[in-house]
Amino acid sequence: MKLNERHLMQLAAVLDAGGVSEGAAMLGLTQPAVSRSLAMLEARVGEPLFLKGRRPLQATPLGFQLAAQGRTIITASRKASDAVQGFMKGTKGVVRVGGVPFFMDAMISRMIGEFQKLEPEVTVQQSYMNLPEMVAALESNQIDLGIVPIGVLDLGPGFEFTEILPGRNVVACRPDHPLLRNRRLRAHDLTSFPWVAPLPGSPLMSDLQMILMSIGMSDLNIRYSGGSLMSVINFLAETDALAVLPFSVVFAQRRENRVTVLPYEIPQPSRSLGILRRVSGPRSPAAERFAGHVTTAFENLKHIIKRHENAVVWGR
Amino acid sequence: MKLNERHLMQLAAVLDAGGVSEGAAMLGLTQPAVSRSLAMLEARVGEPLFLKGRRPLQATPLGFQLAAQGRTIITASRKASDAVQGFMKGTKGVVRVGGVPFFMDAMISRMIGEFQKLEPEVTVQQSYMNLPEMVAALESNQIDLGIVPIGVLDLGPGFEFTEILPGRNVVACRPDHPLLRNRRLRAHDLTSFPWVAPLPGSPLMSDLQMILMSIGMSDLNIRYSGGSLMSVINFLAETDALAVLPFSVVFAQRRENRVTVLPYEIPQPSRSLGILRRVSGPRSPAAERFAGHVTTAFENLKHIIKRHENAVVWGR
DNA sequence: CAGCTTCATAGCAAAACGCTATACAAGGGA
DNA sequence: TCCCTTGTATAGCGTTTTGCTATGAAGCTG
Repeated sequence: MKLNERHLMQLAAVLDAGGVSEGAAMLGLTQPAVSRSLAMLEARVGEPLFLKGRRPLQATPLGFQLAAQGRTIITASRKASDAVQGFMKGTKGVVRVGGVPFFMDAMISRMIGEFQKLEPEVTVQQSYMNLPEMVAALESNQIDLGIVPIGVLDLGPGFEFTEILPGRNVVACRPDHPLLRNRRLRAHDLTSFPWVAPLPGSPLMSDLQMILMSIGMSDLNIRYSGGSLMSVINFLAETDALAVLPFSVVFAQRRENRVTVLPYEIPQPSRSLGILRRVSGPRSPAAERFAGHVTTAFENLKHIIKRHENAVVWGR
Repeated sequence: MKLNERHLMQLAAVLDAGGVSEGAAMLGLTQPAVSRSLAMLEARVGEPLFLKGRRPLQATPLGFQLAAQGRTIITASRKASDAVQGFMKGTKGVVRVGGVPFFMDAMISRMIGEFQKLEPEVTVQQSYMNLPEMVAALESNQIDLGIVPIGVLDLGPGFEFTEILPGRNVVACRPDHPLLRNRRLRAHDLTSFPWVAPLPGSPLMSDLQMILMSIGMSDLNIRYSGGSLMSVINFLAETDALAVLPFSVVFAQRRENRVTVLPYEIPQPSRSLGILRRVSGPRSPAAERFAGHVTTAFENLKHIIKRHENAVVWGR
């Protein structure tokens, strides 16, 4: 007993509107069309759906039951239309963001929060990944965009990269670290403290290598590794350990006052933080909108970050 | 942006089944038909619903969203079909029963309970009414059947009456009523006690008149009226008042031992309790089934009731 | 790269759907 | 009671949709 969904919808409309003509109008149809649909539905069901010979057209209990289903079909159909509308306007749907762990935790998660206030009907699915997996995830369409630091040279074909922040690493430590008392830091000052290693596979890992080399540390004095940003900060706050972090990450923690920056210039990677997207493939307007939000947010933040570094770290 | 509900269902089926061919089979269609529907839906939406060039056919987020709506449409459609099936088998739907208050409270409500155990998916809507309103309610199709005592002559055209119990009234009182100590009751014994009047409009009301006349009581010594069965029984149990009740009603209360029957023969009305239905009009199988249940229940109960009266009331 | 599987397209027939015009039936008022 | 208004059903017709079979194209797999 397969019923025609269209007929069920028309039944619901008729009962809700209180008449065939009204129901037809509600659906943008003419009265005869709906009348016939009802007759066909009734024939299919084999039971009367209306009490015959009654002017304000009264339905039988079965008629009401079927109308209830018709109503949910109408609702579902409307929701589907709304989903498409919302999708195209970018006000509905899902944005799947992958990103490097520290930066996602420090900056992007806050921006996702801001974005939610603007677009409450957009769901954001965050995931953590580094460049290789990110490329794979983008290609297999598992994420809409990635937040990652890359060098311009690394950009493969079919991908588009929007810079949001120049990469700038610093050495982070707790605010009452003994080294902060030194007027002028030398490379060998830094070698006598333990270091925190970032998550394996992270771009910070290679940065760290480079820095340790530049300060003449042959082998790593790694005392802690594998922690997420919150873990690393907790660790730093409790010990005299040092860590290589993007300055923006330290900047994002400025209010908590648990980590600060050692005024010591280190070699900088030739990478920029940015948004990685596929050129082709289906583009979600919600994702575009999110990317726009992140971009402008950093546009506004860029010079504040710069000023903060100059003032707080270098005392300029 | 009105989408075709059928297309949404097919999309859902395809995603759930994991392929166009499988989804088509699930709906009893061929693969090309579904393939075209998907193409049409995609064209209508204007956004890709699938990632092109991927063999295990992966959907975009928007595709998933629309499929979710398609799923609810499929479910609703299935529910509608089930409702029809259940309606025809009498295992689903609504039975609207109207009946005279005392009898509904004493007997029918219990049977509705039994019936629910047999047909848990049938909803019973009970309402209280006497003959005139019952006829109107049946004619305007507000109830499916009525439980009422009527004389054969009272049966109007277009109605059908199924007797379930011969009408038999008794005088009820509490078990330790002083009159029960009398060996042989006379009419004037009954006149010295107050009487309970049934609900106005009830057939019992005229029965009461008849009885009072037969025992030579010119004016009514009514001390209580208007209560439902539970109220009347509570009242009887607390006082020495007498009441005219159908024997079956007292019978139904035998376990509670709060009312009993005065062994005094009173004039009997020429009415029978039964089920009143319309001959024409839509008949709900669930209602038929319920009527059948009530009928057979009383068929089984009839002789028990008779035996009980003989044994307990008349000591035979 | 060959073969298998899976999806897309073509072409056609039947059914469904929509419309306008019109007939019919139920209530309401004179 | 009769007629008029209002609302529903039917007729007839053209267009669109939906289904099918046959066949082509594109990924995946060994």
